[in-house]
Amino acid sequence: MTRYTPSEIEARWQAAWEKDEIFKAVRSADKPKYYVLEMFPYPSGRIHMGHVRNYTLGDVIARYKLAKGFNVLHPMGWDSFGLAAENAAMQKGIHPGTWTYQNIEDMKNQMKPLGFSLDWSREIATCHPDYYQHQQAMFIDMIEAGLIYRKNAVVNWDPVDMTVLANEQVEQGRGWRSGALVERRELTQWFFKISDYSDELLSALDNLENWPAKVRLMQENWIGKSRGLQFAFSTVNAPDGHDRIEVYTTRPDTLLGASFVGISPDHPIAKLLERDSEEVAAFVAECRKGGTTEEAIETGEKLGLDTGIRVRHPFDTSQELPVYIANFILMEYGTGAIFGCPAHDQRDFEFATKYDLPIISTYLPSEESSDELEEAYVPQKTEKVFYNRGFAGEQWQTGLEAINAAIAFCESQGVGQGVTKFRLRDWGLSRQRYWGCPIPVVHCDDCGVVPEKKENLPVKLPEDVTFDIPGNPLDRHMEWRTTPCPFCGKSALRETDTMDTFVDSSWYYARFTAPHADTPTVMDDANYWMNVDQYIGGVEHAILHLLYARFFARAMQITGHLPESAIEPFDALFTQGMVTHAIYKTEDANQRPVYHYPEEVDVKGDNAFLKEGGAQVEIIPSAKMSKSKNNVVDPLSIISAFGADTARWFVLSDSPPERDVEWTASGAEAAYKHMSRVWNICDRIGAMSDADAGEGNEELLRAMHKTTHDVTMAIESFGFNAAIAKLYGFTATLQKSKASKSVQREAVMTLAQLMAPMTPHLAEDIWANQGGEGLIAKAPWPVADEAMLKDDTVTLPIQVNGKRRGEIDVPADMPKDEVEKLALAHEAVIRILDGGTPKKVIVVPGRIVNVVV
RNA sequence: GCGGGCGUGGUGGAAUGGUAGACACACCAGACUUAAAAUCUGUUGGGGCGUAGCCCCGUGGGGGUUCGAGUCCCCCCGCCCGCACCA
Repeated sequence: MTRYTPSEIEARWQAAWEKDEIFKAVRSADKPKYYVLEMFPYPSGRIHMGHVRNYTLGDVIARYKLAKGFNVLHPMGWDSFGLAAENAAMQKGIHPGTWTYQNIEDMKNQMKPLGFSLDWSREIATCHPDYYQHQQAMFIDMIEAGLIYRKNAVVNWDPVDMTVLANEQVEQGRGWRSGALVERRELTQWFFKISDYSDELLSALDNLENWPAKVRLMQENWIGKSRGLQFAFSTVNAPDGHDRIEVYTTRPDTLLGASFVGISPDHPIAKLLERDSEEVAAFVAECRKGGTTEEAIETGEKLGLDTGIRVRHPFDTSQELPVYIANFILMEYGTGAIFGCPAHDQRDFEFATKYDLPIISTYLPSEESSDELEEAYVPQKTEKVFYNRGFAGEQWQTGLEAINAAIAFCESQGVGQGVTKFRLRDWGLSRQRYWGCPIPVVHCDDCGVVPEKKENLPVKLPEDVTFDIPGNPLDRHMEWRTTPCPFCGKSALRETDTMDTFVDSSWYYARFTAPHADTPTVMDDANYWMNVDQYIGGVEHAILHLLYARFFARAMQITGHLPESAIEPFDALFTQGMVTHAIYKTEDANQRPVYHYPEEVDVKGDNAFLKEGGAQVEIIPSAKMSKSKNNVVDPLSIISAFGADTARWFVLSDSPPERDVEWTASGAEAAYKHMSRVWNICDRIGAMSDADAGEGNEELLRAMHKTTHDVTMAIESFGFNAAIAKLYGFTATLQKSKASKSVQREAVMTLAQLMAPMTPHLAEDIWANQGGEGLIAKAPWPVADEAMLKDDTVTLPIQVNGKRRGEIDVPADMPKDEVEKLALAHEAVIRILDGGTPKKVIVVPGRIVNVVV
């Protein structure tokens, strides 16, 4: 007997793969290509179980496709610009670049033992000038193509540190370091014109059939196409130049329920009043407190201030409505002004209640309903309702019908027009930070804001910066900032904003097709390798990253960096769940919670105890692995204890990949035991005699073909947990088999092939031990023999009124009427019928029989 | 607040609208062992009865569609993700 020793096996096969360069992707005309990509990691310094899961999922696909005869591209890189590097610089005094490159090296060393089939020759890091110089070149192309512009936009401003804060750095409306109340402040910033592509990005979603429906729906809602009415209220007593207030509404059918007009604190009228009125100025200042997130705005207390301005209702000019400045109205959406209809909008209802404004219903559930409302009446737009204050269309109609009728009526009366609007805003890419891709433009007193010359790229980040003062060190670096104007040559100043890291990750998939080229992409390579056939990552990227990447691919096509065929860069998308773990908690003397690492705890059934001291530990149900709760499991310790194959097998085995998986020590041990079991089977077969004819050869071969079929289907549909369940079953069958040596040998080699995408090292070893030719990684995927899959008889459950009452075995090809006769002759059916006749008998061939009594 | 998702035994989960609980963990029992570990075998959703068997209940709660619902539709509850400067 030999022992399963993963550390020895895994190192050996990884060396063999590397020596043969079998994962190096080379363009080839004689094989179909397959590009599998996992979302590249941020180099935090430590890989975690989420990475292990993500890259294992991708690796299963990559290895499976390789075995299926595809020319596979499976690259890896680093999303290596970002805030965390600057935080490290501030906390530890390390340069962001030093910190980042060290982390990349560390993480690469941690990933290598997992045995992923990656082509490391294509490795890229977005923080390296080799990468970002091409991003700068494309930025210049995109300025020329009219895809980029500048405008004012709000940022989180920390008035104590005098710096811009990321949303993440705002905690409960306060700066994370200074603790000061954050304000919203306007800055001139760079924008991509993504909103020009709203309709295109929306309609193209229909063709992304291999994306999860939920992601497409989220993107659809994010883009937010709406049809509504844009019209103007005429003002009674507004400042000069503001005799109209333009509003946009998606519910023009509720116009007769209008009881106020609300404008954004950033609306031109509000800005005008702010100058002359202390009260307005104070209120607007109050509105600007807090962060910029939509969440903060929508969940915060709704505040309003009556401006004293009145407007006339367009249908009844004698009716005047008050104009409020309201803190929940965004200047970015619509016209920055709304009319409030408290009867049919909960937010407006609360506002009206608070400021004692009338609540006027326009439609009701029925003609008899009272129009004294306790809360806003907001039925589905598809529901028919009774319009008690309608002005267009039928009295009884759906919201959708009423909206269309209202738009048509208003247009005919010259009150505004129907317009289509999108919720999607332009993509602000400016960041007032050091550790990002410099925006390659120059501010010249004479020429204005002009792009850098391409031959002067890259605009490299200066190395000599410090982080002892809050704010962007580029602002203070006059030597770096001072540069000749690319137009007139006079001394000018560089832009100090850097790009949003979403820009970096919006085109890396394209760069992987020609990672060392001296242009951003190479058309021949992009034509060959694009699109990504399978993209895999977390659902948290469902909207922003994926939408930006879709836009960027279009922008790259327009500027000649990608072919037309690649404007939707990801053919198929898979969104995986998180890796979770139970949390172990005790309390200290002051009853504050203390969290313990899994390795500090002994779990015995439902109870857990500290290894040190033996105190009982409270077990809190599984949650996302997080440093603050100490419920993290280090992949490296798992690999050193059980090997990479066990870690890979376990993260695949216990949950469907799209759902969260709970890491349990016992589950990992079970996976390890299975590896050993397969190893032992292989050992046993090796020791068998060739002479023995064996028993049950046919059964084992049938099971082998059935398993081959089931596992193949499961892998094709991302049912890796189901594939593993089948492999467990087949392993048990093989273990008990008394078949001949040659048949068992065939079975164990097939088992190894089916396991190879998941546990590649063990599979290689079995393959080699049993005399397989070459590397299993390059062996063609086994094909199930259809003839071995068909059973002669099937067992049909018999239901009476939908409840299972028995079963019958029938030939697989028995006609329906004969199955029906047999079912009616079943004793349980006879008993329940009790001499009566069935109303109906439903026979689903090969599935079920249901007798309706 | 808005958008999206999820909810099935003690646990993770399986189930093209067609036998709910595959597979695994845990527990329990047995074999082997001086003993333990390891390994192997078996039982295990809950309840009931006249216990080779049969019946009832059961997929977060309530309602609906269907011959048939964990699966589809509506309402409610709970949890998770995203909300444009975390990546």
